Amino acid sequence: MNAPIVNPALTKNQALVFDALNRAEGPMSAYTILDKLRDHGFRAPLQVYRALDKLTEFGLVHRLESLNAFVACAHRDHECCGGAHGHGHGTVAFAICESCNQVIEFHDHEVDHRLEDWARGKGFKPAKTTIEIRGLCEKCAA
Amino acid sequence: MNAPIVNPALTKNQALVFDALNRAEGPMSAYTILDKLRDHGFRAPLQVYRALDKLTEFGLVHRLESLNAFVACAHRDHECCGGAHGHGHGTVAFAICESCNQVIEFHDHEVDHRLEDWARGKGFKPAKTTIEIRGLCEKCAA
DNA sequence: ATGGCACACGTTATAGCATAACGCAATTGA
DNA sequence: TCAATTGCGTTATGCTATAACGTGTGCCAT
Repeated sequence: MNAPIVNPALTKNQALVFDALNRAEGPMSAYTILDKLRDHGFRAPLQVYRALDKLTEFGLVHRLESLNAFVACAHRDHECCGGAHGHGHGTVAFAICESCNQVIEFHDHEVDHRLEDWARGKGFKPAKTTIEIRGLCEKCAA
Repeated sequence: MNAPIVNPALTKNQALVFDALNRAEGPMSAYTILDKLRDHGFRAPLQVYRALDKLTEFGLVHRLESLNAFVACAHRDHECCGGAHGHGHGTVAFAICESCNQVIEFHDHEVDHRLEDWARGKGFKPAKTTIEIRGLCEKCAA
Protein backbone atom coordinates (compact mmCIF):
# COMPACT_ATOMS: atom_id res chain seq x y z
CA MET A 1 0.00 0.00 0.00
CA ASN A 2 1.06 3.52 -0.73
CA ALA A 3 3.95 2.28 -2.80
CA PRO A 4 6.35 4.97 -3.90
CA ILE A 5 6.05 6.17 -7.45
CA VAL A 6 9.50 5.38 -8.70
CA ASN A 7 11.23 5.99 -11.97
CA PRO A 8 13.78 3.18 -12.21
CA ALA A 9 16.33 5.46 -13.86
CA LEU A 10 16.55 7.55 -10.72
CA THR A 11 19.27 7.22 -8.13
CA LYS A 12 18.35 6.57 -4.54
CA ASN A 13 18.54 10.20 -3.51
CA GLN A 14 16.65 11.37 -6.56
CA ALA A 15 13.93 8.82 -5.90
CA LEU A 16 13.63 9.90 -2.28
CA VAL A 17 13.27 13.55 -3.19
CA PHE A 18 10.86 12.83 -6.01
CA ASP A 19 8.77 10.65 -3.77
CA ALA A 20 8.68 13.31 -1.05
CA LEU A 21 7.41 15.84 -3.58
CA ASN A 22 4.82 13.46 -4.92
CA ARG A 23 3.46 12.77 -1.48
CA ALA A 24 3.31 16.43 -0.58
CA GLU A 25 0.09 18.37 -0.97
CA GLY A 26 1.81 21.41 -2.38
CA PRO A 27 5.20 22.90 -3.16
CA MET A 28 8.11 22.37 -0.79
CA SER A 29 11.31 24.28 -0.28
CA ALA A 30 14.59 22.43 -0.51
CA TYR A 31 15.05 22.75 3.23
CA THR A 32 11.60 21.39 3.97
CA ILE A 33 12.44 18.40 1.81
CA LEU A 34 15.69 18.03 3.68
CA ASP A 35 13.85 17.88 6.98
CA LYS A 36 11.46 15.26 5.64
CA LEU A 37 14.36 13.09 4.54
CA ARG A 38 16.58 13.26 7.60
CA ASP A 39 15.24 9.89 8.66
CA HIS A 40 16.44 8.51 5.37
CA GLY A 41 19.98 9.67 5.89
CA PHE A 42 19.91 13.14 4.41
CA ARG A 43 22.12 15.56 6.27
CA ALA A 44 22.97 18.49 3.99
CA PRO A 45 21.15 20.85 1.60
CA LEU A 46 23.35 19.85 -1.30
CA GLN A 47 21.99 16.36 -1.25
CA VAL A 48 18.58 17.85 -1.92
CA TYR A 49 19.70 20.45 -4.42
CA ARG A 50 21.65 17.96 -6.45
CA ALA A 51 18.66 15.66 -6.69
CA LEU A 52 16.37 18.56 -7.52
CA ASP A 53 18.69 19.70 -10.30
CA LYS A 54 18.52 16.33 -11.95
CA LEU A 55 14.80 15.89 -11.46
CA THR A 56 14.21 19.33 -12.95
CA GLU A 57 16.45 18.43 -15.86
CA PHE A 58 14.40 15.26 -16.40
CA GLY A 59 11.22 17.34 -16.34
CA LEU A 60 9.87 15.44 -13.35
CA VAL A 61 9.98 18.43 -11.06
CA HIS A 62 9.32 22.12 -11.56
CA ARG A 63 10.76 25.03 -9.69
CA LEU A 64 8.37 27.77 -8.67
CA GLU A 65 10.44 30.90 -8.99
CA SER A 66 8.11 33.13 -7.07
CA LEU A 67 8.19 30.79 -4.08
CA ASN A 68 11.71 29.41 -4.22
CA ALA A 69 10.06 26.05 -3.97
CA PHE A 70 9.53 22.87 -5.95
CA VAL A 71 6.62 20.71 -7.08
CA ALA A 72 6.34 17.37 -8.76
CA CYS A 73 5.25 17.67 -12.37
CA ALA A 74 1.52 17.14 -12.70
CA HIS A 75 1.74 15.96 -16.28
CA ARG A 76 1.43 12.33 -17.02
CA ASP A 77 3.07 10.63 -19.96
CA HIS A 78 0.36 10.67 -22.59
CA GLU A 79 0.07 14.42 -22.45
CA CYS A 80 -0.93 16.64 -25.32
CA CYS A 81 2.12 18.24 -26.84
CA GLY A 82 5.80 17.78 -27.42
CA GLY A 83 5.63 14.31 -25.97
CA ALA A 84 8.28 13.01 -28.31
CA HIS A 85 10.46 11.25 -25.77
CA GLY A 86 7.58 10.09 -23.62
CA HIS A 87 7.98 13.15 -21.49
CA GLY A 88 8.28 16.73 -22.61
CA HIS A 89 6.04 19.71 -23.02
CA GLY A 90 6.21 23.35 -23.92
CA THR A 91 6.21 26.02 -21.30
CA VAL A 92 4.22 25.11 -18.25
CA ALA A 93 2.29 27.67 -16.28
CA PHE A 94 1.26 27.62 -12.65
CA ALA A 95 -1.58 29.08 -10.64
CA ILE A 96 -0.59 29.29 -7.00
CA CYS A 97 -3.14 29.84 -4.26
CA GLU A 98 -1.70 32.12 -1.62
CA SER A 99 -4.23 30.92 0.90
CA CYS A 100 -4.15 27.12 0.71
CA ASN A 101 -0.90 26.71 -1.26
CA GLN A 102 -2.55 24.55 -3.85
CA VAL A 103 -0.73 24.67 -7.17
CA ILE A 104 -2.47 24.10 -10.48
CA GLU A 105 -0.19 23.28 -13.36
CA PHE A 106 -1.45 24.03 -16.82
CA HIS A 107 -0.40 24.69 -20.34
CA ASP A 108 -1.69 27.06 -22.97
CA HIS A 109 -0.57 26.77 -26.57
CA GLU A 110 -1.77 30.20 -27.45
CA VAL A 111 0.26 31.86 -24.72
CA ASP A 112 3.27 29.82 -25.75
CA HIS A 113 2.90 30.90 -29.34
CA ARG A 114 2.48 34.55 -28.50
CA LEU A 115 5.62 34.54 -26.42
CA GLU A 116 7.52 32.61 -29.06
CA ASP A 117 6.37 35.08 -31.69
CA TRP A 118 7.44 37.99 -29.58
CA ALA A 119 10.85 36.41 -29.08
CA ARG A 120 11.25 35.66 -32.77
CA GLY A 121 10.36 39.25 -33.59
CA LYS A 122 13.06 40.51 -31.23
CA GLY A 123 15.67 37.96 -32.17
CA PHE A 124 15.57 36.70 -28.61
CA LYS A 125 16.40 33.01 -28.06
CA PRO A 126 14.36 31.68 -25.14
CA ALA A 127 15.92 29.05 -22.93
CA LYS A 128 13.41 28.82 -20.11
CA THR A 129 10.12 30.58 -19.60
CA THR A 130 8.41 31.11 -16.28
CA ILE A 131 4.69 31.80 -15.95
CA GLU A 132 3.23 31.97 -12.47
CA ILE A 133 -0.10 33.39 -11.40
CA ARG A 134 -0.43 34.05 -7.71
CA GLY A 135 -3.84 34.62 -6.23
CA LEU A 136 -6.73 32.72 -4.70
CA CYS A 137 -8.08 29.43 -5.89
CA GLU A 138 -11.81 28.93 -6.35
CA LYS A 139 -12.38 27.59 -2.85
CA CYS A 140 -10.33 30.21 -1.09
CA ALA A 141 -11.78 33.06 -3.14
CA ALA A 142 -15.27 32.20 -1.95
CA MET B 1 23.61 67.26 -16.01
CA ASN B 2 22.58 63.75 -15.22
CA ALA B 3 19.99 64.99 -12.78
CA PRO B 4 18.26 62.23 -10.85
CA ILE B 5 14.86 61.21 -12.08
CA VAL B 6 12.83 61.95 -9.03
CA ASN B 7 9.21 61.41 -8.21
CA PRO B 8 8.41 64.12 -5.65
CA ALA B 9 6.10 61.81 -3.72
CA LEU B 10 9.01 59.56 -2.81
CA THR B 11 10.84 59.70 0.49
CA LYS B 12 14.57 60.22 0.52
CA ASN B 13 15.40 56.53 0.76
CA GLN B 14 12.89 55.57 -1.87
CA ALA B 15 14.29 58.20 -4.22
CA LEU B 16 17.83 56.99 -3.67
CA VAL B 17 16.93 53.40 -4.42
CA PHE B 18 14.82 54.35 -7.42
CA ASP B 19 17.61 56.51 -8.77
CA ALA B 20 20.16 53.75 -8.32
CA LEU B 21 17.96 51.38 -10.30
CA ASN B 22 17.37 53.92 -13.04
CA ARG B 23 21.07 54.52 -13.47
CA ALA B 24 21.86 50.83 -13.56
CA GLU B 25 22.24 49.02 -16.85
CA GLY B 26 20.34 45.99 -15.70
CA PRO B 27 18.70 44.41 -12.70
CA MET B 28 20.26 44.70 -9.27
CA SER B 29 19.90 42.63 -6.15
CA ALA B 30 18.91 44.35 -2.93
CA TYR B 31 22.42 43.85 -1.59
CA THR B 32 24.02 45.34 -4.66
CA ILE B 33 21.82 48.38 -4.23
CA LEU B 34 22.83 48.53 -0.60
CA ASP B 35 26.48 48.61 -1.55
CA LYS B 36 25.87 51.40 -4.06
CA LEU B 37 24.14 53.48 -1.42
CA ARG B 38 26.54 53.10 1.48
CA ASP B 39 27.99 56.50 0.62
CA HIS B 40 24.53 57.94 1.03
CA GLY B 41 24.14 56.61 4.54
CA PHE B 42 22.62 53.21 3.92
CA ARG B 43 23.80 50.61 6.39
CA ALA B 44 21.31 47.75 6.48
CA PRO B 45 19.39 45.56 4.01
CA LEU B 46 16.08 46.58 5.50
CA GLN B 47 16.53 50.12 4.35
CA VAL B 48 16.70 48.83 0.81
CA TYR B 49 13.92 46.29 1.12
CA ARG B 50 11.54 48.79 2.64
CA ALA B 51 12.14 51.22 -0.19
CA LEU B 52 11.80 48.46 -2.76
CA ASP B 53 8.50 47.35 -1.26
CA LYS B 54 7.05 50.80 -1.68
CA LEU B 55 8.47 51.36 -5.12
CA THR B 56 7.08 48.03 -6.24
CA GLU B 57 3.73 48.97 -4.75
CA PHE B 58 3.83 52.24 -6.72
CA GLY B 59 4.61 50.31 -9.87
CA LEU B 60 7.91 52.11 -10.35
CA VAL B 61 9.99 49.02 -9.82
CA HIS B 62 9.55 45.38 -10.78
CA ARG B 63 10.89 42.35 -9.07
CA LEU B 64 12.38 39.64 -11.27
CA GLU B 65 11.43 36.45 -9.50
CA SER B 66 13.82 34.23 -11.39
CA LEU B 67 16.77 36.43 -10.43
CA ASN B 68 15.80 37.66 -6.99
CA ALA B 69 16.58 41.10 -8.36
CA PHE B 70 14.90 44.37 -9.21
CA VAL B 71 14.62 46.70 -12.20
CA ALA B 72 13.17 50.14 -12.71
CA CYS B 73 9.95 50.04 -14.68
CA ALA B 74 10.60 50.75 -18.35
CA HIS B 75 7.14 52.08 -18.98
CA ARG B 76 6.64 55.76 -19.31
CA ASP B 77 3.44 57.51 -18.34
CA HIS B 78 1.56 57.73 -21.62
CA GLU B 79 1.66 53.98 -22.05
CA CYS B 80 -0.95 51.96 -23.88
CA CYS B 81 -3.27 50.32 -21.40
CA GLY B 82 -4.74 50.65 -17.98
CA GLY B 83 -3.18 54.03 -17.56
CA ALA B 84 -6.07 55.32 -15.52
CA HIS B 85 -4.07 56.86 -12.69
CA GLY B 86 -1.22 58.04 -14.86
CA HIS B 87 0.58 54.82 -14.11
CA GLY B 88 -0.73 51.32 -14.32
CA HIS B 89 -0.64 48.46 -16.71
CA GLY B 90 -1.66 44.87 -17.01
CA THR B 91 0.81 42.10 -16.47
CA VAL B 92 4.28 42.95 -17.56
CA ALA B 93 6.59 40.37 -19.07
CA PHE B 94 10.36 40.29 -19.14
CA ALA B 95 12.96 38.86 -21.46
CA ILE B 96 16.20 38.41 -19.58
CA CYS B 97 19.48 37.83 -21.37
CA GLU B 98 21.57 35.35 -19.44
CA SER B 99 24.72 36.52 -21.16
CA CYS B 100 24.64 40.32 -20.95
CA ASN B 101 21.94 40.71 -18.29
CA GLN B 102 19.93 43.06 -20.44
CA VAL B 103 16.26 43.03 -19.51
CA ILE B 104 13.53 43.84 -22.01
CA GLU B 105 10.20 44.70 -20.48
CA PHE B 106 7.15 44.19 -22.62
CA HIS B 107 3.47 43.65 -22.55
CA ASP B 108 1.17 41.47 -24.57
CA HIS B 109 -2.58 41.92 -24.41
CA GLU B 110 -3.25 38.57 -25.95
CA VAL B 111 -1.21 36.71 -23.38
CA ASP B 112 -2.90 38.68 -20.64
CA HIS B 113 -6.31 37.79 -21.97
CA ARG B 114 -5.54 34.14 -22.33
CA LEU B 115 -4.33 33.91 -18.78
CA GLU B 116 -7.29 35.89 -17.51
CA ASP B 117 -9.64 33.62 -19.42
CA TRP B 118 -7.98 30.56 -18.00
CA ALA B 119 -8.30 31.98 -14.49
CA ARG B 120 -11.94 32.90 -15.00
CA GLY B 121 -12.67 29.41 -16.24
CA LYS B 122 -11.11 27.93 -13.11
CA GLY B 123 -12.60 30.43 -10.70
CA PHE B 124 -9.09 31.49 -9.82
CA LYS B 125 -8.62 35.10 -8.70
CA PRO B 126 -5.22 36.37 -9.86
CA ALA B 127 -3.36 38.80 -7.64
CA LYS B 128 -0.01 38.98 -9.35
CA THR B 129 1.26 37.34 -12.49
CA THR B 130 4.88 36.70 -13.33
CA ILE B 131 6.13 36.15 -16.87
CA GLU B 132 9.86 35.86 -17.42
CA ILE B 133 11.68 34.52 -20.45
CA ARG B 134 15.30 33.70 -19.86
CA GLY B 135 17.57 33.19 -22.80
CA LEU B 136 19.87 35.11 -25.10
CA CYS B 137 19.19 38.54 -26.56
CA GLU B 138 19.71 39.19 -30.23
CA LYS B 139 23.28 40.38 -29.83
CA CYS B 140 24.36 37.58 -27.54
CA ALA B 141 22.64 34.89 -29.62
CA ALA B 142 24.72 35.83 -32.63
C1' DA C 1 43.14 -6.25 -15.36
C1' DT C 2 43.95 -1.78 -15.20
C1' DG C 3 43.90 2.79 -15.96
C1' DG C 4 40.99 6.62 -17.11
C1' DC C 5 36.61 8.78 -17.17
C1' DA C 6 32.02 10.18 -15.75
C1' DC C 7 28.95 10.55 -12.27
C1' DA C 8 26.70 10.31 -7.87
C1' DC C 9 27.56 11.01 -3.18
C1' DG C 10 28.97 13.06 1.58
C1' DT C 11 30.79 16.90 4.31
C1' DT C 12 32.20 21.44 5.76
C1' DA C 13 32.11 26.00 5.03
C1' DT C 14 30.45 30.07 3.07
C1' DA C 15 27.76 33.19 0.19
C1' DG C 16 23.49 35.47 -0.98
C1' DC C 17 18.64 36.81 -0.10
C1' DA C 18 15.03 38.32 3.21
C1' DT C 19 12.59 39.43 7.47
C1' DA C 20 11.56 39.73 12.80
C1' DA C 21 11.47 42.72 16.50
C1' DC C 22 12.64 46.67 18.87
C1' DG C 23 12.45 51.71 19.56
C1' DC C 24 12.51 56.55 17.89
C1' DA C 25 10.95 60.59 15.10
C1' DA C 26 7.94 63.12 12.03
C1' DT C 27 3.24 63.85 10.09
C1' DT C 28 -1.51 63.99 10.07
C1' DG C 29 -5.98 64.70 11.42
C1' DA C 30 -9.85 64.24 14.83
C1' DT D 1 -3.41 67.43 22.49
C1' DC D 2 -3.60 62.86 21.64
C1' DA D 3 -3.69 58.84 18.89
C1' DA D 4 -2.76 56.69 14.60
C1' DT D 5 0.18 56.13 10.77
C1' DT D 6 4.30 55.99 8.41
C1' DG D 7 9.11 56.08 7.73
C1' DC D 8 13.54 55.34 9.69
C1' DG D 9 17.71 52.98 11.95
C1' DT D 10 19.75 49.00 14.28
C1' DT D 11 20.64 44.33 15.78
C1' DA D 12 19.84 39.85 15.23
C1' DT D 13 18.28 35.99 12.86
C1' DG D 14 16.45 32.85 9.41
C1' DC D 15 15.99 30.97 4.83
C1' DT D 16 17.93 29.83 0.21
C1' DA D 17 21.82 28.28 -2.54
C1' DT D 18 26.51 27.09 -3.92
C1' DA D 19 31.84 26.44 -3.56
C1' DA D 20 35.33 23.33 -2.86
C1' DC D 21 37.10 19.19 -1.41
C1' DG D 22 37.44 14.24 -1.32
C1' DT D 23 35.39 9.32 -1.77
C1' DG D 24 33.33 5.45 -4.08
C1' DT D 25 31.40 3.03 -8.05
C1' DG D 26 30.49 1.53 -12.69
C1' DC D 27 31.95 1.45 -17.28
C1' DC D 28 34.74 0.38 -21.11
C1' DA D 29 38.77 0.98 -24.17
C1' DT D 30 43.23 -0.43 -24.11
